[in-house]
Amino acid sequence: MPASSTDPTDAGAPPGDGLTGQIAAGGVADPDDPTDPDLPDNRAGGTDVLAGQGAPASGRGGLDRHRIVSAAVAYIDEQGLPALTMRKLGAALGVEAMALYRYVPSREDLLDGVVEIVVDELFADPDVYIAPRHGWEDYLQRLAHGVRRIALAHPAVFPLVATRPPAAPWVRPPLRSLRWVESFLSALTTHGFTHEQAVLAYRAYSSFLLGHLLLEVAQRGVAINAIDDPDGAADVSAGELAPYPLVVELEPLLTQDESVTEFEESLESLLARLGELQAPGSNRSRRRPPSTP
Amino acid sequence: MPASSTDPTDAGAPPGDGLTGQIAAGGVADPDDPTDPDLPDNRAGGTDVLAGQGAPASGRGGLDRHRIVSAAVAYIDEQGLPALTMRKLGAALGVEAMALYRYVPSREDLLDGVVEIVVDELFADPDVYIAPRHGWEDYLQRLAHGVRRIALAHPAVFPLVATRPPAAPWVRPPLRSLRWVESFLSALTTHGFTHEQAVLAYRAYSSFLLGHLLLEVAQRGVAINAIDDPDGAADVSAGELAPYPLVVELEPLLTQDESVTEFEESLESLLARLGELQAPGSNRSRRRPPSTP
DNA sequence: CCCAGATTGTTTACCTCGTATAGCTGAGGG
DNA sequence: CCCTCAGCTATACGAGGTAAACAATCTGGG
Repeated sequence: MPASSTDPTDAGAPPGDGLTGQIAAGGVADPDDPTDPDLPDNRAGGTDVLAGQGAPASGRGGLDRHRIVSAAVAYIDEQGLPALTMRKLGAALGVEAMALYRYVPSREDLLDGVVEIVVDELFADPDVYIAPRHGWEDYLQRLAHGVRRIALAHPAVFPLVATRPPAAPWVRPPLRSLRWVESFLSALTTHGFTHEQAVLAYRAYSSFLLGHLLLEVAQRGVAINAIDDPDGAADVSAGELAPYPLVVELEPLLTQDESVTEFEESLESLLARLGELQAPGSNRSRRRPPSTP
Repeated sequence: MPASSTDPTDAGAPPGDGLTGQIAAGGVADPDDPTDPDLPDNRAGGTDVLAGQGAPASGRGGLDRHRIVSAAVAYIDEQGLPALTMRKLGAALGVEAMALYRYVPSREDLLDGVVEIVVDELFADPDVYIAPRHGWEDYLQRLAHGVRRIALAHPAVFPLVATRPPAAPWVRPPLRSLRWVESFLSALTTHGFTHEQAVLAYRAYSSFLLGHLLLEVAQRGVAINAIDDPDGAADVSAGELAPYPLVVELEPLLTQDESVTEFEESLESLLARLGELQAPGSNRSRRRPPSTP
């Protein structure tokens, strides 16, 4: 385990006891846009790797690494990262903390597993193709939305995905697996990109996803935190806003949640840029919008 | 410029190790590019907020919040985030841990302070203007490089900047202060952007910076960790790479560090996009939102 | 100069956490 | 029926955050 790695474990909400019921009231923006196709609630198919936990106390039936890691994901989703301790996770599985160590060498390793299992949900996503079927743009579109779906499904896990040090420097978050890197590079190089261009695209694409999704998740995180943290953790008070008239004036716009549209437009812009990179001067023609069946 | 006294690329990998394989060899990438103007080593002016203590030997002389938070930043820079504990920080200041609590209510609050003080280095940067002097593009350019300088100066702190929940949902990392949000919005709205466009630009700009810099810092973090973590934390072994021929083939390209150029080009591209957004003189204006099912 | 009160740092102590180690328990094989 | 051993529990230790009581130092009014 890396001794001096960045650890966002302690960033986030203090452990709250009550379960978070619903969205905060009074917000101008409704973060749960019912038209956002990447939001978990608006999605039909149950491609959830972490299914079936049943009764918490009677979770018996044989522990194994996958069950433990899945439970950890579920726990983080519900209680937040800082609340995940070995003892609590053990309890959630109806077992003492030390029982986990038979399958998981350490908490750090457990978190690695959490990241891995969450990112691997991409493989189970029927709308994401491991190899392009309708051109590289469609491929990148689907991949991007797949990652976004993951981020929105596990907002409390995504910061981990973003900040955990990757196995190799060039395995960049959020596409943290060699298989996807290979898939990405293969998709582009077989569609007219040179090696250099493919690598460049890989980098641009990674940072685009990372920045956008981290911000989107953070935004939702704040909304969530505001609920189970009745302490009122240093929210911006009205008085402090006095010296910032523009912020005040534009607050309705700033608060507005245009995540889907924004993501979509930025993504298209990025793809356009990559397209130009590939074929400089030529007019780009074929473009396939993402069909979400 | 004695930029690279040590080469972190292969510092932790003795030859024939077998663990790190051929990845680290070659030294294609030099993360300490002596031509990168944003790297701390290549910068002259001492705009370091944490530099202002005359007698470092005797850490005494009155504790106060700023001194504590500054020490925390220095400590994280040197030892990494997980190593920062109240006791160790106290010791670094020549004081018991509990003494800190007279000035800092909690560790969480201390970390908030760390983020704040680091981000506030922007104010002390003579190359960043709080208000545009040579047009909005120059303003954004300078601001971006200012933030990048901060990220590179405090790579271990930046993940904190990225992931700590902001005070309000619309105070987005990495520009985490109301003053800069105001500055940004003001700069754009006074240069031909409508309110909507300014807010949109603010969002795009934030995620661009966040994604790029987080990735860049992570990359360096990996290299750094490889040094002080002789544990050899699960680097990608050569054998695992077998099923990924393209990754192997493109490894030299993937390993290459083109941070400056890459940042610069992506930034220019973003500015170009914002420019088009502002003056829809050229084609390509509104794109329809994703089809609602 | 003396001393009450405020400042500022220290000591002690409690609780939680990660995790090492040893103990228990029940199923299957001899 | 006992041995073995996988799978879990019990116990324990050190580190960490932090509350509360305590001590040392400084302050200004008599």
